[in-house]
Amino acid sequence: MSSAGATAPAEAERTASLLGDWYRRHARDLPWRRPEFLERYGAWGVLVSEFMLQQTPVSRVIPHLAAWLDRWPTPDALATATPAEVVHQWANLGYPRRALWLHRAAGVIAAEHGGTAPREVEALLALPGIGDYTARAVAVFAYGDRHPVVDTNTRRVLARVRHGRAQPGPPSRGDLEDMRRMLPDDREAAAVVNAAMMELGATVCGARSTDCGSCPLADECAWRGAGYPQGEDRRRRQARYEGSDRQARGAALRALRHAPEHRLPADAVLADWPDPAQRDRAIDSLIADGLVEADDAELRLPH
DNA sequence: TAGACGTGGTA
DNA sequence: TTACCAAGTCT
Repeated sequence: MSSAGATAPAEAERTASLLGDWYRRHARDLPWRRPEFLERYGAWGVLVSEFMLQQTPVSRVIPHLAAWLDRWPTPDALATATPAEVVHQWANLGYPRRALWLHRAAGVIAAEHGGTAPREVEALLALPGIGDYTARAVAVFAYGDRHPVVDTNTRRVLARVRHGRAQPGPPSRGDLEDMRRMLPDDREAAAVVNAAMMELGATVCGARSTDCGSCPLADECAWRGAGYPQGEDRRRRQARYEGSDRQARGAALRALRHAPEHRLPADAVLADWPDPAQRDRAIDSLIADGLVEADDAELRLPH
């Protein structure tokens, strides 16, 4: 479908072969890549892993993913949980709105998709918390379909190999087209190319260090060929965390996760926070996001 | 489109 | 110690 009848150029087939050989030899043994994981949890397992991997390092996801799928092995199972249980189980993975989105996505899958994660990219995009990356990752890694999958690792490898730049520019639709041109015709080979580009960016062609001696694309890398020009770094800076509203939100939610019955007197949450206006702002925004409920003079995780 | 949104490891 | 970075998404 996404191939639109196009035949991949010989160049793409050759690069795919290099990437495939390298990937089969050097890919990390990650849980969601194991056949028994796919057999046991299917597309749901892939979907949950991709939610957790959004901006959270692999090493931190692995134990949480196992615990999560042990507790809720299917969308139907998760759909019966309360938001409080979900936010508590999410623990310290960060960006807890993802837990709520995953819970809501499970509800939609249970109600509208017969309890099975959808296969079509459009249907996946319609689920809460699923965007361009996650939708294609599920379609490709769970169902084996032929689509370009573009994450931050892939964008960095494309910037270097194809455009001769040290860092990618702002995300754009062009990224998807760049990656589409890398895909061989064969679906399984195309999935491997997607995975291999991500893996290269994660282990060889990093943001802070590179190991070009280990890279299967070194001979065709435009950045290497040009002598590693630094160019202009247009990456957006991450806002300071210390003293931020985010830090206040994190502290408030952590207190509620650890509290008995996940509830506390309202004036006990962030009681010693140095900036009272910031404290109010943080709690109000948590309520607006559905991560916290105000109940009389108490704050609690939502039921 | 730029900024908000957690948390902890690494240099 | 500070700053960067991590399989993004939403508004």
